[in-house]
Amino acid sequence: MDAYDPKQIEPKWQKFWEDRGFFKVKEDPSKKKYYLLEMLPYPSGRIHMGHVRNYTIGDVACRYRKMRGFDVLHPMGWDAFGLPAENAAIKQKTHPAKWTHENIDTMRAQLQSLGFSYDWDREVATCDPDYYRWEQLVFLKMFAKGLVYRKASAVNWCAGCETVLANEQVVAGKCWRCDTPVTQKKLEQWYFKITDYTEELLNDIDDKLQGWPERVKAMQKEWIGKSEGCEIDFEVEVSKEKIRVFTTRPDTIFGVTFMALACEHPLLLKLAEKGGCKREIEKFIAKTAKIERMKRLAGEYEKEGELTGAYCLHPVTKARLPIYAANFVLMDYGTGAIMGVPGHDERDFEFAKKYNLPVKKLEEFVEAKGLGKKTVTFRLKDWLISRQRYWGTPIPVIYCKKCGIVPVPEKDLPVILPKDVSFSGKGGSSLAKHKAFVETKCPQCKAVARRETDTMDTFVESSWYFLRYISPKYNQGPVDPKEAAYWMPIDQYIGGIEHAVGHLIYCRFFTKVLRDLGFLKLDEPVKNLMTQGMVCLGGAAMSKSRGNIVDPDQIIEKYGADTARLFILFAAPVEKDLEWSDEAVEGMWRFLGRVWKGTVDRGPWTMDQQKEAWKHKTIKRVTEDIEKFHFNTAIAALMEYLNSGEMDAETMVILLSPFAPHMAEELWAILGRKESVLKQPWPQWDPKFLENQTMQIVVQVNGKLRGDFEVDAGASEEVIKQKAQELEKVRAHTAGKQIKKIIYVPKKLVNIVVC
RNA sequence: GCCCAGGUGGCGGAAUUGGUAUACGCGCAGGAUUAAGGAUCCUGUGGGGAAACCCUUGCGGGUUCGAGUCCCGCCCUGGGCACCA
Repeated sequence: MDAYDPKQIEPKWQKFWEDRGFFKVKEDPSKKKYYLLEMLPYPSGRIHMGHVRNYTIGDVACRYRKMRGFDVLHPMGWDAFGLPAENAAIKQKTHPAKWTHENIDTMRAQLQSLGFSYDWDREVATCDPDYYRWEQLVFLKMFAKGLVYRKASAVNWCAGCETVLANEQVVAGKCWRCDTPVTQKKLEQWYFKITDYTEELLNDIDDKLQGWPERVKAMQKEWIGKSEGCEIDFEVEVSKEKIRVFTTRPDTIFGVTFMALACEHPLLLKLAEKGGCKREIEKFIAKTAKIERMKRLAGEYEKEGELTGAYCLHPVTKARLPIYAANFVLMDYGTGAIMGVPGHDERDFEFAKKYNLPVKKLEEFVEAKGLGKKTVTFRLKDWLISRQRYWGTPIPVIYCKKCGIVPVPEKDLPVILPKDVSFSGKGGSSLAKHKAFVETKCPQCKAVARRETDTMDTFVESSWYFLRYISPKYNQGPVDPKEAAYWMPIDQYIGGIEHAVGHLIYCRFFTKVLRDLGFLKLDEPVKNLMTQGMVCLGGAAMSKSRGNIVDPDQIIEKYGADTARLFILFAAPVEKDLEWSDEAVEGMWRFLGRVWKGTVDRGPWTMDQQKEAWKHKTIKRVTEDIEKFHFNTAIAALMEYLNSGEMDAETMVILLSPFAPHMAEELWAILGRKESVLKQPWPQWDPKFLENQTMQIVVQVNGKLRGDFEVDAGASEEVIKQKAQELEKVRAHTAGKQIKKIIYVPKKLVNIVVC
């Protein structure tokens, strides 16, 4: 027989699956539906090992579910808008669309060469007008419902990308894409009112996300950052104006010795003027805005304040409290003003005691006296979605001098992103310089008007793409409601942990919005979530900039897709980081070679008790491990099966097929089977073969291992205890000692306790 | 600072309703094959010891006949949040 040659067999079976439409999926009410989804890639150029890992995990789950008789929807698409396409356009003098589509073609071919089981008829690219027109429609519906608004405020600005960023895109004070330190800029921008959904987003974490990792749920709760407290008014001396502070500890009110305001606080300058310290405060504001911002974001930061010269009165004691401007008080959290309680717990506690006020009652006391009221503050802020970039979904809005902000009428959708733009690199969005796009008529008064030239954050596209796969050609809305009712929710979602608070909150938000807009009848999009670890080399995540990349194509070229898939599953548990090892890849190659040889060269074959026992034990282990995503131990079980010398080739090939599908198909054919191995039902194990005729009993003396013996499965406790004591080594340790007691763990162990 | 996850051979990792620690793979050593190398196959492989045995799951206590697993106290690593009032 020929040696194992993946180069020959892999393309052959990929074509076989393709020609027969094996992965095309339709609604099939005779089966149970299973929506399996992996996070879609950004078409950056080539597939990297992180993709291979993510999609191999998904592919095993898909093939397994199909063999278990599920109707599996397993689609793939492209998160195709984004800044790298524009940067490439500038650098390589090409067009973002061309660059993107070429990358998609390359990466699609790479995914196909790995044998992944996608229904390519449902492929979606988010830069396609047929895709983003529905996003624009959703935008308009959200606008009509008040879920989209425009607001001027200090926003995160990345000078490298020349655009604003959402809070979720600022990581440790730096831009998530290019690492440029983020600065603040005052701009008028578009926002999605995600804060309308804060309570629901928070409550559903515990109520409806039982299939999510605790880690992700904890991260989302922290991100939403609910904190309950009290708002209390402090009267300003002389002017009778009131300053409202937020505190989570109203019980510390008697410890207040000063008040501090954020530099952006609207009353600050007025107070400073009154206090005669206007110049000092202005200087302080300028200093804080300029230098401190950078330090603040970097985490190195010194607490500083400046007296306004003004005073406020303690609401209970009427004591005079100095008002400061302070650089650590944030305008966008609470009320932008705090009450200073330097002594915090102990002193406050004593103070309260002195005035005979029970600590627990202070909150009620504050409320009853009308000094303040209970409030809830969240960390989560509205989602800033406008981007000053060309390669994104145009925001469907027109500015008219007379009518103001006018939404584009639905019948005029899509607002198409023009292709004929020039890319200079600097000086703002290319779209804003496109006259024919910018100049338009007001849909209401027909006067000359200007189109919005900002585009949407690319995270908007990925917030609902999973719905488009369901009915990719549907032309009455983003998703066919009937099909959505059948396929949603996503039964299993697989992707990187880095999306825990960005994408995975946004897509939950969008689902709720689409529900409230009448597109869906669903509260949560994802039933079960699996987050896989990173692929590392030399202890650090593989990345182009670090130069520690292993190219998947090289591995496929040298060993084939099956070896690559097997290695990436075997090397580490799926949720942990994986360290790349060329030697371990060799090990997988050897394993597959031995499976090949063992199957192809197998001699006359008859099952016996021993072989049945191995077979059923292996089916059980592999099945249970796949269900739990314990692919590394599932593969180990297959290795042990091979090593046992009791391997039944048919069973081996079927169990191996989700992991190494090409080899499995080839071997299945060599074994003389006509149908594809994918059409085989997943085997069941029969417990009756798992029961051994004999059992091994381990013997301990005082908890230390002293021997073992084989005994008939039906042996009685007395016989076993007797046999245990007769073992030579056991006698050596019990001789001359008194046996206190003998513990028997059925079918496993005897422990003889002596003095 | 607060919260979460983890710490097991030379390495990746198995095993937790408490019951044979180190499965499986890599690496290493010896052997077979080969003119030789590579590839492949076989055997061995936690540490100490001639052996009997003893020691070993980050460290220190505890519970138990028996602890990688449970309890208490520490140390370290990774991740998340953070001048959030």
